[in-house]
Amino acid sequence: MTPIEAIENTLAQIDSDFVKALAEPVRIEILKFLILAGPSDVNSLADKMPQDRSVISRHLVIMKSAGILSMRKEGRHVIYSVDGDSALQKSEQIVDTIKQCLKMGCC
Amino acid sequence: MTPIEAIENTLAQIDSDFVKALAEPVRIEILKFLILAGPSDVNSLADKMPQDRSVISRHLVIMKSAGILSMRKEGRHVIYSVDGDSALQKSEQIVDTIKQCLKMGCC
DNA sequence: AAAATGAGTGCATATATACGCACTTATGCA
DNA sequence: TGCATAAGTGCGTATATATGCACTCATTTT
Repeated sequence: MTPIEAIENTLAQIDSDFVKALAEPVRIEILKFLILAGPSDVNSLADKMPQDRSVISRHLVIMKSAGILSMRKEGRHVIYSVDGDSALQKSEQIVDTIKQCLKMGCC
Repeated sequence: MTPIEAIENTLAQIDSDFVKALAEPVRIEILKFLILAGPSDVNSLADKMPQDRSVISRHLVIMKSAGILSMRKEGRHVIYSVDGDSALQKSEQIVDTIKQCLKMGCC
């Protein structure tokens, strides 16, 4: 493996969907309410925020795809919760990536 | 401190500029070249990428503000390098934040 | 001093993403 | 079966960000 391949493989480990999901204030707000209230359906979350329910719904999908939330259906309700294990694992992956880069002697 | 204040303070520790800086493919490319080549001036970086030098220059400013890069001037050259310590500290901060949230018993 | 080079800014444009309304679909209940 | 409620989609609009060109400013070189 060439050095450039090594760097590429290492940096590719940074989960783009994960950092993008965290880079949006409204999604951090959603995270706040979910931590406070525990598992919640879409309407309860939307009621606490100025945005339309459809907007919140889309943010929730993004956060689930990013591995920050998990989702389950209960009748006609859809319950979202923080996926702590996954979020922790993904954030630790970023730390590991940076450590690997440092070991490669860039700075 | 109320629970909501505790959560707010904790989540506020997520460095928004840092995650935003990582959430852009071109900036990850810049990171790759800086790790490979070591400290580099703006033109050497721009020569390796399809974007205009002005675009690269702006990305570099964003990454410096985010605490990913450091910068020094040498004559008319401006040299950017990866600020490994800062980047590591900021990514570890995210891990800590998530751990704190989990301790608060949300999930 | 004049020319050349490196970096950054102003500004117009392209693209991506957030947003809200109206509508559809699915489920539960009277 | 008819109606209400929950969630998500389609689509047009608003806002944010990335992009490139032309230009300026600073520094070096001849």
